[in-house]
Amino acid sequence: MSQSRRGRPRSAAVHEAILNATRTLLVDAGYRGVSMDKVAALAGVAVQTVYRRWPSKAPLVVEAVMQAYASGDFTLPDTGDAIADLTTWMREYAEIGSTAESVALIRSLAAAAAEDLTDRDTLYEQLTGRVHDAVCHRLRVGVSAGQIRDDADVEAATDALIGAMLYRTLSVTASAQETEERYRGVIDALLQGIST
Amino acid sequence: MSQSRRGRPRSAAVHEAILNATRTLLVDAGYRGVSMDKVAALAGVAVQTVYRRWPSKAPLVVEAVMQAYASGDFTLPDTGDAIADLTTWMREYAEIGSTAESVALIRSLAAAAAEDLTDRDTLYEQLTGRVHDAVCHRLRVGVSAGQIRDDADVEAATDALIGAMLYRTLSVTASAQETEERYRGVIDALLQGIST
Amino acid sequence: MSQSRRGRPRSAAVHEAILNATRTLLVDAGYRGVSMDKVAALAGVAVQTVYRRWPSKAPLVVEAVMQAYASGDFTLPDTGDAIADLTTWMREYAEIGSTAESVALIRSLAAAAAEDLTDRDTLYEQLTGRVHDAVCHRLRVGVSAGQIRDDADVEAATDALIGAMLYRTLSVTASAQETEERYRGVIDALLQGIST
Amino acid sequence: MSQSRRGRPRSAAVHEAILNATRTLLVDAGYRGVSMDKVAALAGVAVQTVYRRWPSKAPLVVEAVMQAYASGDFTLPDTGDAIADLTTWMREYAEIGSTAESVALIRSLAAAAAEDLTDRDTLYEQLTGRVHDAVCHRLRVGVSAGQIRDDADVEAATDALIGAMLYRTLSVTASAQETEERYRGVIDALLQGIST
DNA sequence: CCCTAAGCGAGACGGTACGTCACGTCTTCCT
DNA sequence: AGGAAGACGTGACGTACCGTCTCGCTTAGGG
Repeated sequence: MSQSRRGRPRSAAVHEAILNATRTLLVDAGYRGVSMDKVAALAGVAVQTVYRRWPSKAPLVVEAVMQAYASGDFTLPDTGDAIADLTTWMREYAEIGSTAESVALIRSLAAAAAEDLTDRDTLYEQLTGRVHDAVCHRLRVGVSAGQIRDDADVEAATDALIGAMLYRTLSVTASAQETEERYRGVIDALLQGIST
Repeated sequence: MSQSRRGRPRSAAVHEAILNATRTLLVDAGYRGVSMDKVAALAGVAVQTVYRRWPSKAPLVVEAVMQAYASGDFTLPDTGDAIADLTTWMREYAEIGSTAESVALIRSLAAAAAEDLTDRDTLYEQLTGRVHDAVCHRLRVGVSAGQIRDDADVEAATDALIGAMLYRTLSVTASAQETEERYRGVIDALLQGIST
Repeated sequence: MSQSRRGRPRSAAVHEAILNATRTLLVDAGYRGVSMDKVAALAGVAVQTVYRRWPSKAPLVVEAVMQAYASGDFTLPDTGDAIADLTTWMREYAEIGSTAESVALIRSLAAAAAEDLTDRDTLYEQLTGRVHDAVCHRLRVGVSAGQIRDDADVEAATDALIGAMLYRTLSVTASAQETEERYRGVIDALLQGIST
Repeated sequence: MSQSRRGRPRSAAVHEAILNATRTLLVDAGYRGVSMDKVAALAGVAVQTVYRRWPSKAPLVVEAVMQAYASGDFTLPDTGDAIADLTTWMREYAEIGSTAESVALIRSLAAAAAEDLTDRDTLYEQLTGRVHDAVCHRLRVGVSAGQIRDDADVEAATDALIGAMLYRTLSVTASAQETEERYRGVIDALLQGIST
């Protein structure tokens, strides 16, 4: 089946060590503070070994961060109450996004994506896009359940939700509580509307 | 009155040349592709001359991009109709954000902000924060005019509006028309609410 | 009697392929241009297979070059006429040393020897020293035959002969004819003396 | 006169430090043991500073060694007695060539020359060729003085003299005394001839 | 006829050096 | 003083090579 199984196989331990080292450096020194040399040194690995697996810094960072969060399942909860589920989801994210570590990692993803279009697309495909689809899906279920208006622009609403979270994460440093309140406000505004 | 005006005054032409060179490089090669050496060379200027005016790359890029758009006035139009004004503002942004050049510049700002916390704060202070305030202000005027609900979380709504725009700009490459439609959808959802 | 001859025997074809590849690379790219990886690749062989037979680059190069010339017998001709025999021998060398290929190979040996003392000693033992001994021997036979002065410093004369050839080969690029004439001049000078 | 004297001038101290460091490394570790990184580190200088002045290792080594010896004057002594002068010159070289340091440096030159044709030519032009010319010149003066046969092939004799020295230096490790004796033998053989 | 030792291709791996690029500081001369 | 030019220390980049290693497969001789 596996057509080419020749040569010494790549060490899984090395893979982990590199990703761990990358995350450590990201949290400690930010995206700028990560260099292939430092990653290799911290992982106890030769530089070439890093390059053998990742062509450059950005994809390495993307994979390192993704691995930390991506259980692979971005599905939102579905208790039957769309509003409650959205709130739950956002609160969870607010919690995650309130630790300095997580914020550093997420900002690193943004940095990697902003530098290179290819990396951006990879990231969208593997992370952002999936979250987008998951939120859209939950909203559409809400439409079927009669909780969300059937003439609502679900895609646009999703953009507003994810966008607000992205904007807050990248732009300001806030406490978990502030963040959670703001997210609740976003959900309220979006559900009930702000016009008279 | 000018406290010390001795020696040769700084050349305004040099200032412009540097900012222009920076923008050219940003559009052509992205944030990564800009280096102080290249900027100086393209502007026909010595490296030191660049450093005499900007401490590092990020502030230079920020100023170069800001200068291209910011007339310094981020005030939203006020025709008395808050909804129409928001729509107008977003459509304008959609137009700006649909040219490849502009997208490149905006992504450069995001890159600068994501890489370094100091740069992020500078950027927020000079650009993002002002836009945020302008949108908030227009919404509050709308509240006074009875067009926006007085129990609406204006800050949260602003986050949703700006966030959606940021998210779209950074995540996907879309036509001006698509972008405008999506923005209209965001405004509709936010104004009328999506819950039944 | 072979103490242990178990296991798969080493392939003679592989041996030849490696030496051939080494010579090709030497001629094409010089000593610097030879790398164990390239040799292996060109020979269609695994790197490890090269290292199984030669501990490092220098001995490999030495053997590759030696194999091309050394029939293993460095004996000078002995027709009874020492002077004629020396001339014959030098002319032969001049011919060999006038092809670009051969010069490249000889210069490679010099490079290997000059870089590392161990390699130099190996080389002297296997090649230079043998040639030296062969020339000395022929001269001593000439002494016995009454053609060479019996108070001559045979070792010194040998140094002069071999040295002149080495010096010319390493220092200048010359035609076969020029080289042969010069060598003839060296023999003449050394035999008859240059003092009045 | 000096058409371009702009910019910060290159530091002479840096130049010396680099050449000194190169010589130290050559003596301690041989040509192979010299690397641009080590040279820079030992000289207390940035790697780039070394590359700014020398394109690669070989020319740097050539200049470093040349500087140690080349007073620029390779003229042989001229006391009126050609034979005595040649002997004096060779004895001086034998002394120089008997210290481990000098041998290491000379072997480094050979290594540099053997690796690259361009470097070889540079070296010949600046060092070997000059010595050759000086020896030839002294011999020709000897011809005029009636001490050297006027039908002698002066060029060939020079090749034999220099060649013998080169050969001995590169091939064997010997004491100063041995070396001097051998050189004396070379001169004797060449002057008086070895044929009966 | 299997068993065991070695050869062999393939390629991962830790190191070291390479030569280049970028950053931000500095020194020099010229205006 | 401003400005052009360019040297300089620092450090990251991505590549090449060295010599070792770990795989799976092949090729022999020995039980």
